[in-house]
Amino acid sequence: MNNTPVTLKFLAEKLKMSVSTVSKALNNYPTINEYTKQRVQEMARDLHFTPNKSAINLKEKKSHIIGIILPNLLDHYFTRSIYGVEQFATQNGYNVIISQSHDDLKKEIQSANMLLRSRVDGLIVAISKHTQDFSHLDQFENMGTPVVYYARNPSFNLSCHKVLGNTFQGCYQATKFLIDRGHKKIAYLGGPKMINFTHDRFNGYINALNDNQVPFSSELVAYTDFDKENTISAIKNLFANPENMPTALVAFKEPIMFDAMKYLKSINHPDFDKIEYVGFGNTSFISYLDSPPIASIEENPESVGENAIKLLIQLINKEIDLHDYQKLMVDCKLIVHG
Amino acid sequence: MNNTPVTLKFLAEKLKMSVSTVSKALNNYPTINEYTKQRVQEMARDLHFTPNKSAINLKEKKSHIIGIILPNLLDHYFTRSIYGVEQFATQNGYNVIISQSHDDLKKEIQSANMLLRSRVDGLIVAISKHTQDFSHLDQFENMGTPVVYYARNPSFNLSCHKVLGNTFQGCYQATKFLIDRGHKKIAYLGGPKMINFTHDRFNGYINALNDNQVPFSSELVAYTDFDKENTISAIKNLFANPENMPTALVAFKEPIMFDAMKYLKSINHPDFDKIEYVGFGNTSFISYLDSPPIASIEENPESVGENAIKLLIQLINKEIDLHDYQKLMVDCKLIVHG
DNA sequence: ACAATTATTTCAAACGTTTGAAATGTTGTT
DNA sequence: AACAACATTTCAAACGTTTGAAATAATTGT
Repeated sequence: MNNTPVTLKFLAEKLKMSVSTVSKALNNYPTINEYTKQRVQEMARDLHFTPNKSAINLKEKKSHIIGIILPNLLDHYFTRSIYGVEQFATQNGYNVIISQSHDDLKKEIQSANMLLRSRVDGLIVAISKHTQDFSHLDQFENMGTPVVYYARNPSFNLSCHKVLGNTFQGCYQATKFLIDRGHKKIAYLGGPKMINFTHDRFNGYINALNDNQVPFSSELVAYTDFDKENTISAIKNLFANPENMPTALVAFKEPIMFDAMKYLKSINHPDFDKIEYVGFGNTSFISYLDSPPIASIEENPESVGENAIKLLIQLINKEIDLHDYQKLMVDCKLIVHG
Repeated sequence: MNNTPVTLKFLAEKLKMSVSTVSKALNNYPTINEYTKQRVQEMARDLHFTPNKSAINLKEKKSHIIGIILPNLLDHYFTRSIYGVEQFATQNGYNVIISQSHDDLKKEIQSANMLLRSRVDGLIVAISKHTQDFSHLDQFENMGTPVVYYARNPSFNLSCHKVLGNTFQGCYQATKFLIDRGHKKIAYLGGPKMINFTHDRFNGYINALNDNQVPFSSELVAYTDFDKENTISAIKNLFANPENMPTALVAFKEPIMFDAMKYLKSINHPDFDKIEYVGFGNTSFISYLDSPPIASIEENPESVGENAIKLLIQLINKEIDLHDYQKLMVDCKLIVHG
């Protein structure tokens, strides 16, 4: 409809005043006459004036945009974490651009470069599985743009800000819970070995065993790369020795736990009903299962996201020095079902 | 580290040439000497020059950004749809800003305004449950920015571009499937009445009944607002009359179907095992249920997203006239389990 | 040696906004 | 009437880029 875009200049011409008066009127400068402000604001409303963010960003050298790079949006962990980020970001006048890497390093680099060009004021990133070189992310700090690593631990990157789930504590607590329920043979089904969390959780598991004088057996530990076949073969190994049958299982992630449960049920494992399961995730679906796990480890992703954005905004506001690297751990909570 | 930002001007000074030469060299203008181009590009690489998108946008009056407004990211329908959008958008040089409305009209308006300020080149929107007035979205078209409504039907808005799931066809197919399996008493559990799809699906249901000479009974239709209590009371109504017991059920959405199934099982409904269920969604979780539904209606959200972005880009490129309103329907697919 | 031609570079304005400094307008005081 | 004191508005530069027109440099033909 409207051909001439409504700019300050356009308003100024209509009102027969200078561009700067219009600008200052809209920004409520005290030096501008009240009546003038009224006229300007009214005209701006009537003509649907919308300030051009590109122009403002250029002038202010600030984009009011926070970038998020994460592996994908199908994982509820990440979408829940965004909830925490978005809420706090919006409250503080920031918009959020989300970019999925699909766990592909190339896409992560692409996303990083596009966010760099967009001059985001800060970046929150959950790195891809394959990120070992950080140069595409270091660019931000080199330009003075703060970066907070979250959800996934960039262990190859020593000096950086991190907000992570306290996965050690989560797994410790779950294992302890099972020990307290009398289990002596607790299996640990880990995720891919290349993910740090796999080891952190294993450490939680083994520390809980040690602290409570439960003997460790390597036969009770197996790993899967999340692939269903792979999970089943891991489970087969865990339940291979009749002398050393697990009575409980701690799983890296609920989906693989469900695969494990389904498999054990399908082969009519004699002790299926007696085995107690705990996994990371706290999926809402659990309530629909006929034999639900005894407990879940809630990772509080919203809180991880919220802590990440809070830290990032402090860094942007220079309340914390860019190189005073922070590390935050967000505790997990054991949810006992039923 | 770097205080002076690396701009074209900075490069130009370093290289002792004019800003325009540098700009043209980087953009590979044919009038620029090959050797000059080399020198410029090398210097740009060495100093990590990153063009400032705000400046470019301002100059070009194009943001290369597509905005998406949707209710939330916890619903897999939407995250799957984003997958389709993102892929095609990136291929065509567009970035995507996603904004959640949380089904709150106020937040939707906020999101719209922020995307308007960002001068997105196009908008894809799944409206909130409460959107009846479209002025916040009409602003885009008034500025010449195309809008594609998708996933949720803006039935109060007559002239607009739409890409929707063919929910009528999906429900028809599911009902027909159950009829073909011999069912005569098929219940329909609908969603909130204020959602259009509830009625479209009901129409699919009833048309399938009529086309196949299965008598309709209003006792076999109930609605829920997705709340668990509400779903249970709907189910109680459906199964209230012993003379008119459903033997199959078509549900608006799998989660409410699971609630229904859980309830029926919990009261030990005598025919629980015989009842056959079909719902919209095709959740991956189904495989973990002990008594899974017989089939699911796959809504192909990726395809809905892909069609939306394709249409939007055609509109942006003016291959389709802004006011030549398009309506696309993406068919559902019945997935029979087991 | 000097136009004519072609290759290459630079100028300058523009995009829409912000903002300190300068200019102008209005009162009040003497 | 002169002018200080304040209120209000305007000027002008800047942010980083693009781009057609103008300027300059290099090459060619005669």
